[in-house]
Amino acid sequence: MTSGKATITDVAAHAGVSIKTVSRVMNREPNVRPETRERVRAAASALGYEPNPAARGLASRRTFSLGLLYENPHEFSYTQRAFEGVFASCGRAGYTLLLLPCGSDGGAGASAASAADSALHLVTQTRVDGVILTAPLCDDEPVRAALRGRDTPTARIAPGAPDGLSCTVRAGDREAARAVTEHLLDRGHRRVAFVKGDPRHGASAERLAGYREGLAARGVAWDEDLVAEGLFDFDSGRRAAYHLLGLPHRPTAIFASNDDMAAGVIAAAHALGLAVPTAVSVAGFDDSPTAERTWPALSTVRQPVFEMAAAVTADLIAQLRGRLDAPRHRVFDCPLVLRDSVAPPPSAGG
Amino acid sequence: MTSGKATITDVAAHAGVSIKTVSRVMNREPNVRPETRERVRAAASALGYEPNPAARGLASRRTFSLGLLYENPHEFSYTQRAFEGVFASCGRAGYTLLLLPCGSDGGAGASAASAADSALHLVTQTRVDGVILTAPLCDDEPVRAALRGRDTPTARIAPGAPDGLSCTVRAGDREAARAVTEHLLDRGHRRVAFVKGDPRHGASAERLAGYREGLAARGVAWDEDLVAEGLFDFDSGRRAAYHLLGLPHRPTAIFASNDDMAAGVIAAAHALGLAVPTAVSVAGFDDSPTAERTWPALSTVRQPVFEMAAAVTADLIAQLRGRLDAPRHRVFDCPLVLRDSVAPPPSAGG
DNA sequence: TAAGGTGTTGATAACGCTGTCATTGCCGGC
DNA sequence: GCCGGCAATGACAGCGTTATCAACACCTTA
Repeated sequence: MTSGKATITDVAAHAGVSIKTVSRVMNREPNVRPETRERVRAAASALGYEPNPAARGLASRRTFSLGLLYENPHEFSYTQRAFEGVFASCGRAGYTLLLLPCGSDGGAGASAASAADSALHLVTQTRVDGVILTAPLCDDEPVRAALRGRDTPTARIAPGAPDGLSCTVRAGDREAARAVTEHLLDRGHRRVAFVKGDPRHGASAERLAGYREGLAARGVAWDEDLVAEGLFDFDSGRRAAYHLLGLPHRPTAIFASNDDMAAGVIAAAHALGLAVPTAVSVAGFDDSPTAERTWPALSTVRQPVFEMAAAVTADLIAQLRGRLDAPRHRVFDCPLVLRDSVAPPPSAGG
Repeated sequence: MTSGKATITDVAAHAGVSIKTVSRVMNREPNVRPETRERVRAAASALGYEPNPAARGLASRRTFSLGLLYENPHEFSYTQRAFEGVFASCGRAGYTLLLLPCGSDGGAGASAASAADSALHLVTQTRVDGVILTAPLCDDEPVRAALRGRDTPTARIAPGAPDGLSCTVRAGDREAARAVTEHLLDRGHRRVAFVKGDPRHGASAERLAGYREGLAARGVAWDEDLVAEGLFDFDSGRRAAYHLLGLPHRPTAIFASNDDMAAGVIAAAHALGLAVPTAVSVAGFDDSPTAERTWPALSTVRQPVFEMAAAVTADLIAQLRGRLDAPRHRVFDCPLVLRDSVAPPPSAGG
């Protein structure tokens, strides 16, 4: 264990082979006699040899690292759960991960730079082998153009639409939103409001569509007044709820299309003196940690974000290794998670 | 803008200088005639030249990247706020950031590997120039030994104790905890309970000490029965609250030493039918997003995590550049943030 | 005028690995 | 016994930078 300044040459000398053979062993290439392989392994570990990634990168024109672009999110936990999933797959495959915050809200590092500049920086400055894009960046045309221009393989988490080039993963947003809506309807609600998500996210439209489908399936008429704008953050949820609950004939249930907005809805209801769920029922989407911290705990839908991120990252790596002919598009089911924020509507009517 | 395959040799030829001169210009070294410098700059941008980081790393034995180790946190937002701060400083200095989740809870990538192994991996496999350690990893002896063994400069966020080697940053936990305690006492409470944090975090002991100081300052006797164990997560806060609120002579206020546990306390109070803050007051610590999502919104203490992380990262980079003689130790003040979870105790007594 | 800086530039050798291609040894088939 | 073919190995040339040191021009100063 001579602490890590040994080079491949030292190992080769120690094992009595050429450096090329050491290289073969270190890279698990075929056509090395098991006995030789073992001798090299022993020499390497005796000397505490660690391949130098810079030299490797220079010679092989690869970096064995991926980049992940994200926007400073309102709903922190979604992004971080995605990180963990991406890390898991990177770790398994021996890849390293570079994170790059970027985007409009300017809270973070890349402040002034546009998202596209950040993407370009990631590719040129650090030469990652591939890039993972989270929503809504995965639908940002300048970003994608920058990446295409450098022929950087890309994976996209929760994109608006697949593109035939990049691996994608998304949740079954429409089906899940429909299930939530039907659940609310089946508990007896007839005036079920909906709070939309950030329009830049492809998922927002899908969830809205699911809501419509749910209404239709139960024969409840669509009422445009019961649909409020939102941006996936707590404040927009609260604002939407103040609006909806101030309506002359107010809804008895509000389906906010993510948990953070649902938390805002609950806060607004409390502030207005409306008990949840006895006066108003509330449902969310994501099953984020927030869902357990509200009072009452949120009925919501579980997005398996970790698994989704891990899967699409594994796909990207497979693609980098040439083991994937066509891009893969995965869709994950989102089961209902029933907690305490939904009850039948007040019998006496609004 | 010939898309990025130009090398330093191309630029040199185009500008009519040697590659060394191009290197000087790209690295902002002195002793280049302004006119030459300008000519090189023009050639570089005409060719769309981007230095190859692998070649740079190989020749200079530096990577211009830092590593950040963290444990999969209960309180997601603290970690992510820290990320953002670290990114901000890295971006400014032209450094790249590698994140590496590790640790006990096994949710993430490094699963089986110990934290020390992860640290070693970070240093040997990717050859980062420096490492940032978040609590509680920054007090993990195996991790630190691994890093010392490789002479990797280190920065520590919220360590138990400074060590004279690494730059550190921490919050004024003791003073802030004392201020919260005094605030509760000044509102008339006499039975103020405390929920401890994860003992592996240095901050936990400090906050407890601040609580004791606050009691002493107001002449209230220390009562061991009013101190409950916790681990900084929602569940442990809830458990602690069930215990404390089940006491024969129960507290009228509970100070949980972070927001996530405070959210658990509120949930427990609700479940027990005790209104917050009229029956029990609750205070937290951190001012995380959770603090605004509970009902009622939490009175807490603001930790400027972003600024703290950015500052210590800048210090680490200064150290890497040899611009820092002795390690710097920063302490940040944490102002009280008063919301709606604290009120005077019920007048009729417990 | 010669000697001694000082600022500017370039030639060339690393840096530690991988890729390419040549070489060797051994096998089976005719 | 000779040859083609394949497995196993090695020699060597890069990969695109930075570092070292030498070279040169020019300006002071004695």
